Amino acid sequence: MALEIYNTLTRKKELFTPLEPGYVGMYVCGPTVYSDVHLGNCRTFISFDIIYRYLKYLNYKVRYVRNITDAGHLEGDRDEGDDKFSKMARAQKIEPMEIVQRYTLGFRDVMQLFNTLPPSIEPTATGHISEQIAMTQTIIDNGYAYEKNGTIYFDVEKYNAEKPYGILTNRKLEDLLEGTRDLDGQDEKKGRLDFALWIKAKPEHLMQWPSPWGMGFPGWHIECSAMSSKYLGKQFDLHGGGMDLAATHHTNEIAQNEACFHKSPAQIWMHTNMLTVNGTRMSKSLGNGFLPHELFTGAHALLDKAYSPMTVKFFMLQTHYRSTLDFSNDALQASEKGLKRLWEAYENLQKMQYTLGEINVEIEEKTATLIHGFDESMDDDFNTAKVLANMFEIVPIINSIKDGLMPIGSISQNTFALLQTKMKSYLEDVFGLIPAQESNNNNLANVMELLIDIRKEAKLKKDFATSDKIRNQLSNIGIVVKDEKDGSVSWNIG
RNA sequence: GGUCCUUUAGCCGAGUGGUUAGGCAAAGCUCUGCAAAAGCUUCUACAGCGGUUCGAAUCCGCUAGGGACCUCCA
Repeated sequence: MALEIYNTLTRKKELFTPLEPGYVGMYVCGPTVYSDVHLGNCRTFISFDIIYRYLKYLNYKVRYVRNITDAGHLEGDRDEGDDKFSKMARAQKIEPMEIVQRYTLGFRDVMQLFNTLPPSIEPTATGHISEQIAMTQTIIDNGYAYEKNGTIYFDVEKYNAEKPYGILTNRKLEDLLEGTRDLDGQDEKKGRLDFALWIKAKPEHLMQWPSPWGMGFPGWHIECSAMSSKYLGKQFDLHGGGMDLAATHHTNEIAQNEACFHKSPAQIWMHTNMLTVNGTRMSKSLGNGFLPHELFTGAHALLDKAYSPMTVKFFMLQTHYRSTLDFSNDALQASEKGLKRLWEAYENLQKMQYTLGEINVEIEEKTATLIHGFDESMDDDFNTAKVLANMFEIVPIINSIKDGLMPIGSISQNTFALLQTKMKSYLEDVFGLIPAQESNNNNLANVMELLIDIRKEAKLKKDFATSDKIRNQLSNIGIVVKDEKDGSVSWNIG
């Protein structure tokens, strides 16, 4: 089987064939750094991180570009709108770039907590002003944009006469025109759907740059066109982002690229679905967002307790990226327990030594099929949920071997070796899961060894009062002691 | 109003027309000094109505919920 990816453009799964064999160019619309990223934002970037990792796992050489939007795009479509960064800066009396810096670093910290890989290139809008101006100029030269009082608008109706503007989300121009609401400050534009490529700045705007049309700043959509074409070429393989970007931002990106280069930028458009809370989309404007740190500390009205970044990531992996995912305390709780069970089995698996035995054909075949299902599921539009389901079916096999209920030789040496390597590849390399915070403190390990030793002596003397006291009190402070079937004692935090 | 998506057991959620997805919770049993963990077993659902088909959760139509986009938002 080969990788198939759902393409928003064609509304079906397509066989993935890179433009250059062996190489993949992938662009993902990154965050706007004027406030903290919330969990919904994180979901998208975590999803694309898994996709990036899986492409690497398939031995593609991937250039992954994810931008940082740090130059003001307008609030709403109002020409009078304020640059978001300038607005914030005035309120807090600090430089716009201070805000950008703070939230950029915050974003990277959060992404690191989720153990996502940094993109190959993380370009900023403010770092590519000249590219955006050049692209705007070409679009004007090609006749698809016009100037009005220092602002450049893209002429959607003219473009649509030649190419279908609403192609990405399957909409007709007439329908789009009908749906447009009346907003203030529309008079400058020729068409109601026209959007700004470059916006004239007022003197008080803090972020503005010189251009052939006077001082101004770029429209929101042009940055992604400029940066994707610069780093990935006029045509590349994958373009991704949240589903909310498809109708406007990505639609405009396609129009800009077509108007500039006469080419549609990406072969495949991928869109991740929204994270919801009580069935409603988590969004900045609704103010129902969870911030990552609220989750990690449990400081949120809807949460009973804190959840680790890996629990949250695992929770996301149990759903397909194109499905909405509803966020709730119960669901997180279930994920936390599930991940713990899976991870313990995984760690035990890695410690096992194989010895030959009589192969149980049924178990052998089942195990092999489940392992091969990992790749098959991921090849089917990155079905991480199915991979995890397969893993959970393998867990009882691993645990039975560990507890001596089944000889390790019940499965063949090849299958066992494959199991060890595939579980590692998937859990650590593709999913990027890392063990729960392990204590680096040697003292703790030494103290635990001592306590376990004392407890063992107590048990030998049938002094269960003492042995239970040790176990119970450790449990109270969050350390779980387990008597294993082979007589050994294990412990872990949480 | 327009364009779409969605509705799966107590909860969360996969799902290629014909075979028990999976997780969590719950119940029973086994193991254990007692626990915990683990193993085994049980709980077999697809909004409603109609149609296509030998056969539909899966395809088609209608109805009813829910949601997204059409305005900044991953």
